[in-house]
Amino acid sequence: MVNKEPDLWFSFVRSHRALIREIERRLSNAGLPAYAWYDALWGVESGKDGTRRMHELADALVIERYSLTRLVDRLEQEGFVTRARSPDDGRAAYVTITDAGRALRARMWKIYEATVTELFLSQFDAKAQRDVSDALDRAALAARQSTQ
Amino acid sequence: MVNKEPDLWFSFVRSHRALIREIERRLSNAGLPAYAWYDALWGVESGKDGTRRMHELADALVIERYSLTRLVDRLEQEGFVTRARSPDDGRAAYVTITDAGRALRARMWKIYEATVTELFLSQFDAKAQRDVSDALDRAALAARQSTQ
DNA sequence: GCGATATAATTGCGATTGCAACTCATCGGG
DNA sequence: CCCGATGAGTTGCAATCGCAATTATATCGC
Repeated sequence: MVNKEPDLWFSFVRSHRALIREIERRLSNAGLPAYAWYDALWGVESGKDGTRRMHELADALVIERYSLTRLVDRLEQEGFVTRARSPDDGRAAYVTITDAGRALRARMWKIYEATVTELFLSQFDAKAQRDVSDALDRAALAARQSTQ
Repeated sequence: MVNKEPDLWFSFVRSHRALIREIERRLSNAGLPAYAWYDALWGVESGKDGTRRMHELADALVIERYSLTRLVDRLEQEGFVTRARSPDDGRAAYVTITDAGRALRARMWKIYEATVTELFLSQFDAKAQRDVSDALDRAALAARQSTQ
Protein backbone atom coordinates (compact mmCIF):
# COMPACT_ATOMS: atom_id res chain seq x y z
CA MET A 1 0.00 0.00 0.00
CA VAL A 2 1.66 3.11 -1.21
CA ASN A 3 0.63 6.48 0.16
CA LYS A 4 1.97 8.66 -2.58
CA GLU A 5 2.54 12.16 -1.37
CA PRO A 6 0.66 14.76 -3.41
CA ASP A 7 3.16 16.02 -5.98
CA LEU A 8 2.35 19.67 -5.67
CA TRP A 9 2.87 19.75 -1.92
CA PHE A 10 6.06 17.79 -2.24
CA SER A 11 7.35 20.21 -4.86
CA PHE A 12 6.28 23.13 -2.72
CA VAL A 13 8.22 22.00 0.33
CA ARG A 14 11.33 20.91 -1.54
CA SER A 15 11.54 24.00 -3.71
CA HIS A 16 11.11 26.21 -0.66
CA ARG A 17 14.05 24.58 1.06
CA ALA A 18 16.25 24.69 -2.03
CA LEU A 19 15.48 28.37 -2.69
CA ILE A 20 15.96 29.52 0.89
CA ARG A 21 19.18 27.59 1.09
CA GLU A 22 20.51 29.27 -2.05
CA ILE A 23 19.42 32.74 -0.93
CA GLU A 24 21.16 32.23 2.41
CA ARG A 25 24.25 31.03 0.63
CA ARG A 26 24.44 34.08 -1.60
CA LEU A 27 23.78 36.51 1.23
CA SER A 28 26.42 34.85 3.35
CA ASN A 29 28.92 34.90 0.48
CA ALA A 30 28.38 38.64 0.24
CA GLY A 31 29.08 39.01 3.96
CA LEU A 32 25.44 39.84 4.69
CA PRO A 33 23.20 38.54 7.48
CA ALA A 34 20.51 35.91 7.12
CA TYR A 35 17.30 36.19 5.18
CA ALA A 36 15.25 36.54 8.38
CA TRP A 37 16.89 39.89 9.01
CA TYR A 38 15.86 41.20 5.63
CA ASP A 39 12.33 40.13 6.26
CA ALA A 40 12.14 41.85 9.62
CA LEU A 41 13.83 45.03 8.40
CA TRP A 42 11.44 45.29 5.50
CA GLY A 43 8.49 44.70 7.77
CA VAL A 44 9.60 47.57 9.96
CA GLU A 45 10.67 49.93 7.19
CA SER A 46 7.42 49.53 5.29
CA GLY A 47 5.39 50.70 8.29
CA LYS A 48 4.32 54.32 8.80
CA ASP A 49 7.45 56.37 9.62
CA GLY A 50 9.48 53.17 9.49
CA THR A 51 7.75 51.93 12.61
CA ARG A 52 5.68 48.88 13.54
CA ARG A 53 4.16 47.35 16.60
CA MET A 54 5.68 44.06 17.63
CA HIS A 55 2.59 41.92 17.31
CA GLU A 56 1.63 43.47 14.01
CA LEU A 57 5.08 42.62 12.71
CA ALA A 58 4.93 39.04 14.00
CA ASP A 59 1.61 38.57 12.21
CA ALA A 60 2.88 40.05 8.96
CA LEU A 61 5.99 37.88 8.98
CA VAL A 62 4.10 34.80 10.15
CA ILE A 63 6.56 34.09 12.94
CA GLU A 64 5.99 33.53 16.65
CA ARG A 65 6.11 36.42 19.06
CA TYR A 66 9.02 35.07 21.03
CA SER A 67 11.04 34.59 17.86
CA LEU A 68 10.39 38.18 16.94
CA THR A 69 11.36 39.44 20.38
CA ARG A 70 14.75 37.84 20.02
CA LEU A 71 15.24 38.74 16.39
CA VAL A 72 14.56 42.37 17.29
CA ASP A 73 16.95 42.02 20.24
CA ARG A 74 19.70 41.16 17.81
CA LEU A 75 18.79 43.86 15.31
CA GLU A 76 18.71 46.42 18.10
CA GLN A 77 22.08 45.31 19.42
CA GLU A 78 23.60 45.88 16.00
CA GLY A 79 21.97 49.29 15.72
CA PHE A 80 19.58 48.50 12.86
CA VAL A 81 16.39 49.24 14.79
CA THR A 82 15.33 51.00 17.99
CA ARG A 83 12.61 49.99 20.45
CA ALA A 84 10.10 52.18 22.27
CA ARG A 85 7.08 51.59 24.48
CA SER A 86 3.78 53.31 23.88
CA PRO A 87 2.47 55.96 26.30
CA ASP A 88 -1.14 55.06 25.33
CA ASP A 89 -1.00 51.32 25.80
CA GLY A 90 1.63 50.22 28.27
CA ARG A 91 1.70 46.74 26.83
CA ALA A 92 2.59 47.83 23.32
CA ALA A 93 6.15 47.95 22.00
CA TYR A 94 7.18 49.73 18.81
CA VAL A 95 10.16 49.04 16.61
CA THR A 96 11.67 51.70 14.34
CA ILE A 97 14.28 51.20 11.65
CA THR A 98 17.47 53.30 11.76
CA ASP A 99 19.45 54.72 8.85
CA ALA A 100 21.93 51.89 9.22
CA GLY A 101 19.00 49.50 9.08
CA ARG A 102 17.70 51.04 5.87
CA ALA A 103 21.15 50.87 4.33
CA LEU A 104 21.56 47.24 5.26
CA ARG A 105 18.16 46.31 3.91
CA ALA A 106 18.94 48.02 0.62
CA ARG A 107 22.20 46.12 0.27
CA MET A 108 20.47 42.83 1.05
CA TRP A 109 17.66 43.64 -1.34
CA LYS A 110 19.99 43.73 -4.34
CA ILE A 111 21.14 40.18 -3.88
CA TYR A 112 17.85 38.86 -2.60
CA GLU A 113 15.72 40.31 -5.36
CA ALA A 114 18.11 39.16 -8.08
CA THR A 115 18.12 35.63 -6.72
CA VAL A 116 14.36 35.35 -6.40
CA THR A 117 13.79 36.75 -9.87
CA GLU A 118 16.42 34.56 -11.48
CA LEU A 119 15.54 31.26 -9.84
CA PHE A 120 11.88 31.54 -8.90
CA LEU A 121 9.81 34.22 -10.59
CA SER A 122 11.25 33.43 -14.01
CA GLN A 123 9.43 30.08 -13.86
CA PHE A 124 5.99 31.78 -13.99
CA ASP A 125 4.41 34.06 -16.57
CA ALA A 126 2.51 37.16 -15.45
CA LYS A 127 -0.88 35.49 -15.27
CA ALA A 128 0.48 32.47 -13.44
CA GLN A 129 2.16 34.77 -10.94
CA ARG A 130 -1.17 36.36 -10.08
CA ASP A 131 -3.11 33.09 -10.00
CA VAL A 132 -0.60 31.16 -7.94
CA SER A 133 -0.10 34.05 -5.59
CA ASP A 134 -3.86 34.20 -5.00
CA ALA A 135 -4.10 30.46 -4.41
CA LEU A 136 -1.23 30.56 -1.91
CA ASP A 137 -2.82 33.48 -0.11
CA ARG A 138 -6.05 31.49 0.19
CA ALA A 139 -4.12 28.54 1.59
CA ALA A 140 -2.34 30.75 4.12
CA LEU A 141 -5.65 32.25 5.17
CA ALA A 142 -7.23 28.84 5.54
CA ALA A 143 -4.31 27.66 7.67
CA ARG A 144 -4.47 30.69 9.93
CA GLN A 145 -8.21 30.50 10.38
CA SER A 146 -7.90 26.86 11.18
CA THR A 147 -5.25 27.49 13.83
CA GLN A 148 -7.43 29.99 15.49
CA MET B 1 11.95 54.69 -3.28
CA VAL B 2 9.93 51.62 -2.58
CA ASN B 3 11.32 48.17 -3.33
CA LYS B 4 8.13 46.24 -3.49
CA GLU B 5 8.71 42.60 -2.82
CA PRO B 6 7.45 40.38 -5.64
CA ASP B 7 3.98 39.28 -4.59
CA LEU B 8 4.33 35.68 -5.62
CA TRP B 9 7.50 35.13 -3.63
CA PHE B 10 6.02 36.88 -0.66
CA SER B 11 2.92 34.66 -0.84
CA PHE B 12 5.09 31.61 -1.27
CA VAL B 13 7.12 32.24 1.87
CA ARG B 14 4.20 33.30 4.04
CA SER B 15 1.92 30.47 2.99
CA HIS B 16 4.70 27.97 3.59
CA ARG B 17 5.15 29.17 7.16
CA ALA B 18 1.42 29.24 7.86
CA LEU B 19 0.87 25.74 6.49
CA ILE B 20 3.84 24.15 8.24
CA ARG B 21 2.80 25.80 11.46
CA GLU B 22 -0.71 24.40 11.18
CA ILE B 23 0.51 20.92 10.25
CA GLU B 24 2.85 20.90 13.26
CA ARG B 25 0.01 22.06 15.46
CA ARG B 26 -2.30 19.27 14.35
CA LEU B 27 0.37 16.60 14.65
CA SER B 28 1.31 17.81 18.09
CA ASN B 29 -2.36 17.89 19.17
CA ALA B 30 -2.61 14.25 18.14
CA GLY B 31 0.45 13.41 20.26
CA LEU B 32 2.57 12.76 17.17
CA PRO B 33 6.13 13.91 16.45
CA ALA B 34 7.12 16.77 14.17
CA TYR B 35 6.68 16.95 10.44
CA ALA B 36 10.42 16.40 9.85
CA TRP B 37 10.06 12.88 11.20
CA TYR B 38 7.33 12.05 8.74
CA ASP B 39 9.45 13.29 5.91
CA ALA B 40 12.46 11.24 6.92
CA LEU B 41 10.42 8.09 7.58
CA TRP B 42 8.78 8.35 4.20
CA GLY B 43 12.13 8.91 2.53
CA VAL B 44 13.45 5.72 4.09
CA GLU B 45 10.31 3.61 3.64
CA SER B 46 9.98 4.48 -0.04
CA GLY B 47 13.46 3.16 -0.78
CA LYS B 48 14.13 -0.41 -1.96
CA ASP B 49 13.44 -2.79 0.97
CA GLY B 50 12.66 0.23 3.14
CA THR B 51 16.33 1.24 3.00
CA ARG B 52 18.26 4.32 1.85
CA ARG B 53 21.77 5.60 1.91
CA MET B 54 22.28 8.63 4.10
CA HIS B 55 23.44 11.03 1.42
CA GLU B 56 20.73 9.93 -0.97
CA LEU B 57 18.19 10.66 1.72
CA ALA B 58 19.67 14.06 2.51
CA ASP B 59 19.47 14.99 -1.16
CA ALA B 60 15.89 13.79 -1.51
CA LEU B 61 14.76 15.71 1.57
CA VAL B 62 16.83 18.77 0.68
CA ILE B 63 18.36 18.96 4.14
CA GLU B 64 21.98 19.19 5.23
CA ARG B 65 23.96 16.05 5.98
CA TYR B 66 24.59 16.94 9.58
CA SER B 67 20.90 17.59 10.16
CA LEU B 68 20.10 14.19 8.78
CA THR B 69 22.73 12.49 10.93
CA ARG B 70 21.09 13.84 14.04
CA LEU B 71 17.53 13.33 12.87
CA VAL B 72 18.37 9.68 12.20
CA ASP B 73 20.07 9.50 15.63
CA ARG B 74 16.76 10.41 17.21
CA LEU B 75 14.69 8.09 15.02
CA GLU B 76 17.09 5.25 15.79
CA GLN B 77 16.94 5.95 19.52
CA GLU B 78 13.16 5.64 19.41
CA GLY B 79 13.36 2.42 17.42
CA PHE B 80 11.82 3.71 14.19
CA VAL B 81 14.86 3.00 12.01
CA THR B 82 18.09 1.00 12.16
CA ARG B 83 21.53 1.92 10.83
CA ALA B 84 24.08 -0.26 9.05
CA ARG B 85 27.39 0.31 7.30
CA SER B 86 28.14 -1.13 3.89
CA PRO B 87 30.74 -3.88 3.47
CA ASP B 88 31.42 -2.70 -0.12
CA ASP B 89 32.06 0.96 0.53
CA GLY B 90 33.28 1.62 4.05
CA ARG B 91 32.12 5.22 3.89
CA ALA B 92 28.50 4.45 3.17
CA ALA B 93 25.79 4.25 5.82
CA TYR B 94 22.35 2.76 5.28
CA VAL B 95 19.13 3.48 7.15
CA THR B 96 16.26 0.99 7.27
CA ILE B 97 12.76 1.58 8.58
CA THR B 98 11.39 -0.74 11.27
CA ASP B 99 7.82 -1.99 11.70
CA ALA B 100 7.31 0.57 14.43
CA GLY B 101 8.56 3.21 12.00
CA ARG B 102 6.09 2.11 9.33
CA ALA B 103 3.27 2.20 11.84
CA LEU B 104 4.19 5.68 13.02
CA ARG B 105 4.45 7.00 9.50
CA ALA B 106 1.02 5.61 8.66
CA ARG B 107 -0.53 7.29 11.70
CA MET B 108 1.13 10.59 10.84
CA TRP B 109 0.08 10.28 7.22
CA LYS B 110 -3.61 10.35 8.10
CA ILE B 111 -3.42 13.74 9.73
CA TYR B 112 -0.79 15.15 7.47
CA GLU B 113 -2.52 14.19 4.22
CA ALA B 114 -5.88 15.46 5.39
CA THR B 115 -4.41 18.80 6.37
CA VAL B 116 -2.52 19.33 3.13
CA THR B 117 -5.53 18.39 1.04
CA GLU B 118 -7.91 20.54 3.01
CA LEU B 119 -5.84 23.68 3.26
CA PHE B 120 -3.48 23.58 0.31
CA LEU B 121 -4.33 21.27 -2.57
CA SER B 122 -7.96 22.34 -2.58
CA GLN B 123 -6.82 25.77 -3.78
CA PHE B 124 -5.63 24.36 -7.13
CA ASP B 125 -7.47 22.53 -9.89
CA ALA B 126 -5.89 19.46 -11.50
CA LYS B 127 -4.19 21.35 -14.30
CA ALA B 128 -2.88 24.03 -11.97
CA GLN B 129 -1.48 21.34 -9.69
CA ARG B 130 0.57 19.93 -12.55
CA ASP B 131 1.70 23.30 -13.89
CA VAL B 132 2.66 24.78 -10.55
CA SER B 133 4.36 21.60 -9.48
CA ASP B 134 6.47 21.67 -12.65
CA ALA B 135 7.36 25.32 -12.20
CA LEU B 136 8.42 24.71 -8.60
CA ASP B 137 10.51 21.73 -9.64
CA ARG B 138 12.27 23.90 -12.19
CA ALA B 139 12.95 26.52 -9.54
CA ALA B 140 14.34 23.91 -7.16
CA LEU B 141 16.56 22.54 -9.88
CA ALA B 142 17.81 26.01 -10.77
CA ALA B 143 18.60 26.71 -7.13
CA ARG B 144 20.48 23.46 -6.68
CA GLN B 145 22.48 23.84 -9.86
CA SER B 146 23.35 27.35 -8.83
CA THR B 147 24.56 26.19 -5.40
CA GLN B 148 26.69 23.54 -6.99
C1' DG C 1 -14.35 50.68 41.46
C1' DC C 2 -12.75 45.77 41.51
C1' DG C 3 -11.72 41.07 40.63
C1' DA C 4 -11.48 37.86 36.68
C1' DT C 5 -9.98 37.45 32.18
C1' DA C 6 -7.56 38.68 28.02
C1' DT C 7 -3.67 40.68 25.50
C1' DA C 8 1.32 42.09 24.65
C1' DA C 9 5.77 41.20 25.20
C1' DT C 10 9.37 38.81 27.26
C1' DT C 11 12.28 35.05 29.34
C1' DG C 12 14.25 30.37 31.28
C1' DC C 13 15.50 26.29 29.62
C1' DG C 14 15.82 22.25 26.90
C1' DA C 15 15.86 20.80 21.94
C1' DT C 16 17.45 21.69 17.37
C1' DT C 17 20.28 23.86 13.82
C1' DG C 18 24.48 25.62 11.38
C1' DC C 19 29.31 26.11 10.77
C1' DA C 20 33.69 24.39 10.72
C1' DA C 21 36.58 20.84 11.85
C1' DC C 22 37.48 15.95 12.02
C1' DT C 23 37.65 10.80 10.94
C1' DC C 24 37.76 7.22 7.81
C1' DA C 25 37.53 5.25 3.18
C1' DT C 26 38.08 5.40 -1.71
C1' DC C 27 40.08 7.16 -5.94
C1' DG C 28 43.53 8.80 -9.28
C1' DG C 29 47.95 9.86 -10.75
C1' DG C 30 52.91 9.06 -10.81
C1' DC D 1 52.51 0.99 -4.03
C1' DC D 2 51.79 5.43 -1.86
C1' DC D 3 50.48 10.22 -1.46
C1' DG D 4 47.30 13.92 -2.13
C1' DA D 5 42.59 14.88 -3.28
C1' DT D 6 37.80 13.85 -2.86
C1' DG D 7 33.69 11.90 -0.70
C1' DA D 8 30.59 10.20 3.25
C1' DG D 9 29.37 10.65 7.59
C1' DT D 10 29.80 12.51 12.12
C1' DT D 11 30.71 15.75 16.01
C1' DG D 12 31.99 20.07 19.14
C1' DC D 13 30.32 24.23 20.01
C1' DA D 14 27.86 28.43 19.52
C1' DA D 15 23.57 30.39 17.78
C1' DT D 16 18.71 29.94 17.39
C1' DC D 17 14.08 28.00 18.18
C1' DG D 18 9.92 26.27 20.71
C1' DC D 19 7.33 25.49 24.74
C1' DA D 20 5.69 26.82 28.93
C1' DA D 21 5.77 30.10 32.26
C1' DT D 22 6.16 35.18 33.81
C1' DT D 23 5.38 40.15 33.98
C1' DA D 24 2.82 44.04 33.05
C1' DT D 25 -1.12 46.31 31.35
C1' DA D 26 -5.86 46.76 29.65
C1' DT D 27 -10.73 45.46 29.42
C1' DC D 28 -15.09 43.46 30.76
C1' DG D 29 -18.98 42.29 33.75
C1' DC D 30 -20.97 43.31 37.77
